[in-house]
Amino acid sequence: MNLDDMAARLAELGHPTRLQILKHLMKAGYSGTPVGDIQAALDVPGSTLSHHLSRMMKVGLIRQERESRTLYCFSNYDAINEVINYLMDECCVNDERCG
Amino acid sequence: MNLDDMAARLAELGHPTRLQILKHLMKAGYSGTPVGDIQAALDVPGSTLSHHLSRMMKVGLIRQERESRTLYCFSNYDAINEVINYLMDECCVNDERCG
DNA sequence: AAATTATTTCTAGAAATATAGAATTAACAG
DNA sequence: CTGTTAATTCTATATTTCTAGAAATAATTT
Repeated sequence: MNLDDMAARLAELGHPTRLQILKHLMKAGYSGTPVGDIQAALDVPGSTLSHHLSRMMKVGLIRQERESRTLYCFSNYDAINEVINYLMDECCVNDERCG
Repeated sequence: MNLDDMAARLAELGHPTRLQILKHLMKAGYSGTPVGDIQAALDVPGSTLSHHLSRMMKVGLIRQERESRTLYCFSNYDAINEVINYLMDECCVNDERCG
């Protein structure tokens, strides 16, 4: 995963509503959360929510699964771990002061 | 640290040039890097770089220390750890399926 | 087939961000 | 005080993103 893709993911995390969405889905874990429940929890217009979800989908931060009329959302733990690892790896590799 | 501040930090990380800056500073560790060296490494106009650095400063992602004419930049490890911890904590707390 | 529920796409205006040249400030050297 | 190096601020333009109402689609129920 390259720098541009990482930046894209971080940019999507960098919006209050989307960060709230992610936290909600992180807490929900593998049970997931219907779009409608997210909307109720965050009190945001459907069209706005849909816009944010679509952006998060595009960079792989979340995943969706339809079950009849209800669309369940899940946070993508792998994607989030990739971001975290990317931030931390190579820490201090060019620092002569560090062992 | 609240959600809006976290989102602000993540948004600053979510730009290719700024993410590159951060990676550069992460690698440099406690030795830091002069603004001019960053500019040379990333090949970006001074005014553009300055704009990005100022944004990163504002949310506490980096720190600067002047030494005569040279301005050294450092990544703020605490700030980055706060972001990482924020993303991970409360994971699955509402998931009945998880122990 | 009509109605209902769940969600998305379309649309458009407002706001924020990105970019980089030119002018400016800061710190020092001669 | 003039010149030089290091970096920022000013300015303007281009681009992207945000927001939410209205219209449309999807899946189901009656």
